[in-house]
Amino acid sequence: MVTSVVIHLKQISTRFSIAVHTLSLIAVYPKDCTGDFIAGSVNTNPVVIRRIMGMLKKAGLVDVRPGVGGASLLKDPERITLLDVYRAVNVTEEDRLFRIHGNPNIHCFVGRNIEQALQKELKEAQSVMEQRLAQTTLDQLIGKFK
Amino acid sequence: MVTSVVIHLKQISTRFSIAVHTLSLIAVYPKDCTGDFIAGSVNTNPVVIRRIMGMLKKAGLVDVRPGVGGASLLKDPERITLLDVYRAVNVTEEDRLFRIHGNPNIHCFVGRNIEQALQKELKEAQSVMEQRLAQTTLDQLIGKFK
DNA sequence: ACCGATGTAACCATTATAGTTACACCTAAT
DNA sequence: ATTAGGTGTAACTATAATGGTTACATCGGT
Repeated sequence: MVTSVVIHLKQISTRFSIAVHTLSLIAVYPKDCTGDFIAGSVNTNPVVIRRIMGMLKKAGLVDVRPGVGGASLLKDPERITLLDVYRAVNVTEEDRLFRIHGNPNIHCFVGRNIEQALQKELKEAQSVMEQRLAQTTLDQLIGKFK
Repeated sequence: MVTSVVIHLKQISTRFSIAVHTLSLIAVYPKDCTGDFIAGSVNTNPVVIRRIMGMLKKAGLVDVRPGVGGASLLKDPERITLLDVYRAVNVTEEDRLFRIHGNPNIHCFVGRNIEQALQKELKEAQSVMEQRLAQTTLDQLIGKFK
């Protein structure tokens, strides 16, 4: 009997793309960016934006004016990379993209060796991905808008 | 008031590392690899292994002998890459590692452009990561075991 | 026919996500 | 000083993926 249940991997959260959208908005419309304005462009709830703004603030990317509202960039768009944004909103355990199963059987030749050997490869794969993100700045991204 | 709630990104499933572990076992111990044996080395429930074996089978990487049990590789360890394994077990929507928020406001200059511009960058980042995985074979990985 | 193995359904606890309401607080403008 | 609009954050929700588990049908060599 064949039934097929498609398993979907949990992908990298939309927090990342929403954060990039948010920073692009602030760069393009430096005067108007309240949470509600951003939420209107992203098309989501303002609280979702405020949460992400909190992360961007903590990462030193934006400044949010308390009370009156509105946000501004703390770095030039030429100096903000996609990696900066990715790191700001993707708080992973020890910054690891890949999980590795714990407690393999150390009495087994493979179980005893797999973790360290695989860890090294996966870190490299993660690293090249992040370095590619680091090559694109907010400025370059906005430059592609039509 | 400052409270800090750490948000952990859902990382790439341990299915991947368990699959690599499983294939390594079959390569090293071609005679003994029943689901229970593998589960004993991975240190998990046999059903978890059987599920992953099903994915590896569907990907054409292994053959499982029905009835009597035991698994064997369908390709040489020198010709199985980490990318093959990754693709076999990580069934993501359209193979996309990154999610992008849907339905941005197309009446906004940024909302109208962000998806396409960002998509291109993220695909490239995913691609370099996958190409790095493709550079490591099962054989090379096992060669690092001590 | 038996025995050990596989295939898979079904269920569960845990956790991340993303949306939502609610409300305290802050600042400028009146 | 009061008000209006915006921010910060807690709390709750529905949805979904994960990984473990039990149960059971089926397969195939001995």
